[in-house]
Formats: sequence, C-alpha cells, structure tokens
Amino acid sequence: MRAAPTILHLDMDAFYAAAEQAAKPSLRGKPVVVGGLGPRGVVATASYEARRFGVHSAMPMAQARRLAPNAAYLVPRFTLYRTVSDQVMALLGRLSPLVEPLSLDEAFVDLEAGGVAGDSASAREIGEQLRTAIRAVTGLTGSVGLAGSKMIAKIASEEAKPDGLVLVEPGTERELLAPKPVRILPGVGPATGDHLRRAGMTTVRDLADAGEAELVRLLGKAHGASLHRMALGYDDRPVVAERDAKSVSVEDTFDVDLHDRVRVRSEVERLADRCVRRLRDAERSGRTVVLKVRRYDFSTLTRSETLRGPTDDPTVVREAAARLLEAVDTTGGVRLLGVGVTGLADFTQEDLFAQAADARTAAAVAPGTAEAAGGEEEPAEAATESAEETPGQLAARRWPSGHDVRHGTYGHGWVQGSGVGRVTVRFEEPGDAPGRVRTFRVDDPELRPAEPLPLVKDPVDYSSWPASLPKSRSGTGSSGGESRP
DNA sequence: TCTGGGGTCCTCAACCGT
DNA sequence: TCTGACGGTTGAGGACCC
Repeated sequence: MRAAPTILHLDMDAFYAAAEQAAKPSLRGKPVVVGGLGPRGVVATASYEARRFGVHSAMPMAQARRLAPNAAYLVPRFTLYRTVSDQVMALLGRLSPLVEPLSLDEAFVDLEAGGVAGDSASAREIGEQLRTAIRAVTGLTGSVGLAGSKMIAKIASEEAKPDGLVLVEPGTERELLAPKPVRILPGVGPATGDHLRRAGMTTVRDLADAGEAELVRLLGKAHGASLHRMALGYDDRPVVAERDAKSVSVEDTFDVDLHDRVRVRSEVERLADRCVRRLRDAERSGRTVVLKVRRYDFSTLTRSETLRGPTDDPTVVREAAARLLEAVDTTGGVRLLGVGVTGLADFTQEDLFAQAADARTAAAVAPGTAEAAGGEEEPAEAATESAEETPGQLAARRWPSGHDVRHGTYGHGWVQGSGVGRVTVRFEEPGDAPGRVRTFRVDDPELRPAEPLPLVKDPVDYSSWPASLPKSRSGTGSSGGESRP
C-alpha cells in the first residue's frame, strides 16, 4: 500500500460499442450491441444507450434482441479495436515504463515509477490530462481510477464511469469498501458470492469482521486469506509490465450440436492446426496438449496429455488431440470443441529438429499443398487488394454487417445489411454527419471491402506529452492536453 | 433466458520417488 | 523390508476475469 495515490487504472467506456459509434456517425446516441450474431452468441459490449434497455455483457444475444429490438447489432472488429488500443497504450507508456495491460481496453499504470506524480494533486492532474489526451487522439472516453493499490484504483475507475475520474486517498480505503457488496472484490464471482451469502456475508464489512480463519475455512487457504486482506483494503500486488502467456488455445461453439463422430474428429484437427498457428506466431512451443469438450447439456470436460518435450509441430498436436478425443464420450451431441497447449517454452533444440523434419516433409509433398493444408478461409482478404476479380469471385463475396467498404462513386461506408443478392451500405466516415444509405447488388464491381478509417482525422500531436512534472507546469503549451475544450 | 472466446489461478486426487 | 511423511508432477475440474 502506498502513501500516495500513484496507481492509475484506466478503463475505456463501453469500448467496442463506443469505437463502433465513433466509426459510424449514424449510430451515435443510439443503442449499439457488439457480440456474436449467431444463434448462440453473447453480448461482448453494449453502449450506454443499450444498457438502458437492460442489455449487458455476457447476456445471450437472443435475450438482448428481445430487450432492445431496435438496437444496432454488430460483430466485433478486433483489428479496429487493437489499433485504438495501441494508441491508448502508447499514451500510457508516456507516463511510465510500468504499464500493465489487462485487455484491449484496460490497464494499470505505476505513476510513481514514471516520475510523473508523487502526490494526490499531481496524480489527479495527470489523470485528467490523460483523459483529455485519449479523447483527442482516439475520439473515445475513458474513466480513470487513482489509488494507492491496484484493487482500489480499479474500483475507483468503476465508480468514475462513464467518462470520469475518481481518486481515493490512501487511508480511506476501508470506509470506502465496507458498505459495498462482496462482489466488488476481485475474485468474488457468482459462486463465491453465493457461498458467502449463505454464510450470512453480503458486504465487504461482513468479510472484514468474519476474520481470516473463518474465510479460510469457508473458501480454502489461498482464496480465503487473500479475500480477507482485500476486505481490509490491503493489496500490495505490483504493477507488472509484460507477462509471458502461459497457454494458447482456440475453441469453437457450433450453431447446432455436432453428433457425427467423424465431423467431431475433423473439427478437432482443424482446431489443433489453428492452435499451432497461433503458437508459432507467438514463437513458442508447448508441452501439454489440452482437449476441451462441452456437451449438449453444457457440461464441460477437459482431457490433457503431457509430451516428453515441448513442440510446435502440427502433426504432434493434432495426434495428441485425436488420442484425447478417443477417451471422450460424445453421444448426445457436442456444443463446443477446443484445443489448447500449455507448459509453454521458447523454442528448444528439439523443436528445431522437429521443424527441420517438418520442412523436409513439406518439401517432399507437391509444392503448394503444404500451404493449403495449413491455412483455410481468408478468401475475402485475398480479394481486397487484387485489381481484377472474376465474376465468380465477385458473386461469392460476403459482406459482413458492420464492416467497412469503399465504393468507386460514393466513397467510404459500412455494410448495414445484406441478403437476397443485395447489400445495403451507409456512406459515412468518422467525424462526418450521419450519411445516406444505398443498396447494391452483392457483385457490384465498384464495391470493395475496405480497411477501417482512423476514428480521428487529424489527431493532436502528443509526442511531447507530458511536458514535465505537473508540479512544475510551465504553461508553455506543450502539455498539449488542453488544446481542445 | 439458455448461456462466447481467450485466458489465469486454485484445489484436489492420484501417483511416484525418496 | 515395511511404513510413513513429504514433495513434485500430472490430470481434471471449477471459479473468475475481460
């Protein structure tokens, strides 16, 4: 615990939905729901307008549609969010070398390590500058929590939402926490919350009063002890920049349950290949292969096998996953399959041999087939850049809702919907007034998929921010953040 | 209402070796 | 030689987080 509130937690407000609203002016001020659109999709983010209808994260899409039938429903576009996230993280990196990203839209920053804040006043000042900078660079709003520990900083940013800043003075943590529901503490989810409620504990004060021994009895050693400390407001976890991933996995939920064993096997192979591709992209190899099966009744089981050494060989992973599948009863249907690798290592000597063997095998097979075996889908991407498309390719193009397009005559827009050979496009760009809608044939040669545009056309230059310690603000104007009201 | 995808960490049981 | 304690590893499952 620190004497000054120099741990900052940033949380972007309704991030995916806000990014979509910024990219699509006609959606500003309207309910927007981002998530899986299939029959088994769930909500990833709902805009504040959609939340007023009761829509929230992790809710089944079907339920969201009942609650907010007139909302815009969009699939997530991670490349756009990652671009915006990189901009935000770059701003955080200007404040301190110690930045710990938690996800695309959240991070902790150790302001003390960055030397940009040493007391409450300077911390608050830098927090406000950061919010201004984020808005200027990305067009989006974020909420900031400042406190002497990660836990309290995170709770503070939650209180600050949307578009605010809350600073918790060290020493006041206990009184802040005491009346709040136990669910506010990290690590208390639905199960633990229920458990505690049955034991008569509903507020953080109840946990603090119960004492460590009682919580350990109830929840086990690690969880009980850490929860008691948290309830008292103690949390000395440091901000850690760069953590290495410990596992890599991919999984798919099927629109309808799989019953055919042959199909199940081939899906497992596909997943194993995808998993290995991700593993290789990360330049890692792994020793334990994990198969995950969710059955028709939502019961989930995992089977794992530890190899003699780490591998990134698709054949090895595929075969291990197939062996694991043999031990699983799939009668009744399979809802989800997943393949993962844990026990990650950087490349080892053995892997180099394995890779060499792999290359020989690939070379022995007819040229080109190795590629085809590894990579499926992606035809849309390939079509984006090619100057000429055959009529067949044109007709086969798909126009996912929400994705960007460019039309030879009408310029930049996004797909509002498509079906029965038609695609409806709204032509507008970030920063514009809402644009007009036009409908085309799906094979219109003037219409092409496009990359997302930046959300802010000419962002303020923050390359010299923060100019100096806010304590000694010079007012030279180079602190930049105040350049826009 | 019918529950995604990608992770992390913890617990418990079984087994092995010392 | 048998028994017990103990630590490490593996495998399975569960809770939680965004």
